[in-house]
Amino acid sequence: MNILEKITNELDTFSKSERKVAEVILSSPNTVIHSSIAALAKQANISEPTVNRFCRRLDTKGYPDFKLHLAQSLANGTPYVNRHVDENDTAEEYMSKIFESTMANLELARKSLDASLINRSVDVLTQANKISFFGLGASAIVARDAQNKFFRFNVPVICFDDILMQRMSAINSRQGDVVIVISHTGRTKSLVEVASLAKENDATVIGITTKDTPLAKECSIVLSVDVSEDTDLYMPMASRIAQLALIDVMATGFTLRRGSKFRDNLKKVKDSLRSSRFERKD
Amino acid sequence: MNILEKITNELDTFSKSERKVAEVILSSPNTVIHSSIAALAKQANISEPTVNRFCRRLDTKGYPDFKLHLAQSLANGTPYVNRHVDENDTAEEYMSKIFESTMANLELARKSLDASLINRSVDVLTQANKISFFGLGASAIVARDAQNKFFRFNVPVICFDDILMQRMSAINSRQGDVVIVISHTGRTKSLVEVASLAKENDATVIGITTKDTPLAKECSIVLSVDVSEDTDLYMPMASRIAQLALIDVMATGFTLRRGSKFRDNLKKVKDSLRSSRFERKD
DNA sequence: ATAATTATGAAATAAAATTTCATTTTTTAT
DNA sequence: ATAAAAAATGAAATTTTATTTCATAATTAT
Repeated sequence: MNILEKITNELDTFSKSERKVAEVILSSPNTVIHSSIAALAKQANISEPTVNRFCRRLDTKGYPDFKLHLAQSLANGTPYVNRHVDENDTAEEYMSKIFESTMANLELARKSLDASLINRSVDVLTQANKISFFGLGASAIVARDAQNKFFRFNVPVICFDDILMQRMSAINSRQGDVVIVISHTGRTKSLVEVASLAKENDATVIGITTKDTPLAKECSIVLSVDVSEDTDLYMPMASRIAQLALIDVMATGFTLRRGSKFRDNLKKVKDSLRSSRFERKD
Repeated sequence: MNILEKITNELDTFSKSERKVAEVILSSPNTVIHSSIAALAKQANISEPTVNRFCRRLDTKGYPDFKLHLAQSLANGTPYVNRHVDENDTAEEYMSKIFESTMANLELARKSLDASLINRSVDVLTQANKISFFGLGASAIVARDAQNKFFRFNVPVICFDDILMQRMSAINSRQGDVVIVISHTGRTKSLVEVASLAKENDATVIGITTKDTPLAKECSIVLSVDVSEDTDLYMPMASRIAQLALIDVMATGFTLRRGSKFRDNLKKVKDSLRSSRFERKD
């Protein structure tokens, strides 16, 4: 727990002198992290051993250790939390809130992902004869993005955001094909059917979805991406960004597996775009 | 700047002994913040004064101050900024690095964005007769995502990722129309032309791009999104995610401006999807 | 090769934190 | 209310930690 919060919480368990220290710390923590124990004692009008005892009470090794904890608490005012947008927020405020909760959700997503399953997915992808990405709505965008990335690797990759095309494609899949189905809810009927059809036809089905959903049940590998519900404005927000980050991870894993020569090739693909751009002056 | 990053950056300006210290710190920063100067010196096989000089070189007051900075760098939520993926990374490692640098770049992007310009953009959008989103490559995905969002608002919104359609659409634009052009580099020739055409035809042109680029020059409002270059694997990664977050911000601003009745409507749009989904059991 | 510069560590010094212990304050039991 | 016990506090001593000084070693330039 954040040590500043801890101080606030335990404020009433402190003795009179300890409270004085606590108040000084809470009122200007940024000064305190640059103060010696003597300076802080003087500031709070108490003795140095009292400061030391105060630090130990908070389960730190001593004053220097306490300052370390304090410094970490201050590193990010309050680190990325899901703050909700409010009717009367200024542009500055809602902008900050959205960026922060996006970051908080990426952190959540990272923690929920299983690296060994990513590793297996990358294995499967590098062996694939054909890779298909399917998604609908906001996840269709993720599928397109994945296609854009894997296309650069010069592997056969397709992407459909049309239910019928997805079905036809799934039915035509065979052993050695990899189908990646993307859906945050994991409850979109037609996508679940597509996953099921692909599986029946011996494709390896990788699901980028939430665990324990109907879609997850149809997948050979489930990459479950947890994000807090996108409730704010009834629009997918954090979920698709976490999915995109996961696509980046898989694309990166793919290139690492393929080795350095392969990566030189990627540079060539990028360079091929040069003529379509204005030159940089610097 | 994050002190770990700083150490990495200045690694080649260090002397032999300083580099030894740097390596020990980089390899286990979490141990170092709990070590005395003597312990660290011993660990790195150099003398204490060398450690002290090393700290000063990095613009800290001395060893304790250095540890404070280090502690802040390691604080929960402050990711190692842009750690680069390494050939021999495990899945766990490259996954963490990618998520962390994505978060770091979102933070960068947030800092670079000007809330007052976002406010003006939202103003313009709420007044628009027609909204068009144009992007190519990875930015085409962002444009599609924007369309998906604004479509829910029941405003006339279009999106093209085809050069010719973009041109035709730009030429047909008129006063009251808003054209949003998306390009990280801001140097894609055809998009710059599209922006220019739209502007000539009295549309308000909002650019989601990097400042001081050819594209930025053609825009009425430039929302400049700074992210560190996507160099790792020659693929757009952080840039498109920052752009998507910006789209979220604008969509949110839009709904806030429209008031609460409007938001009830959004819920209806979302509910309309229910029949296409499997019910949740809980 | 030699002088000049820079880097380095041993030892001395200074600073900071912690411990010890006597004193004061508060609490509790009567 | 009062005395005994317990807890809190700070002065001073001690210990730990960091910094400075200065002599020597390594590197670079001439």
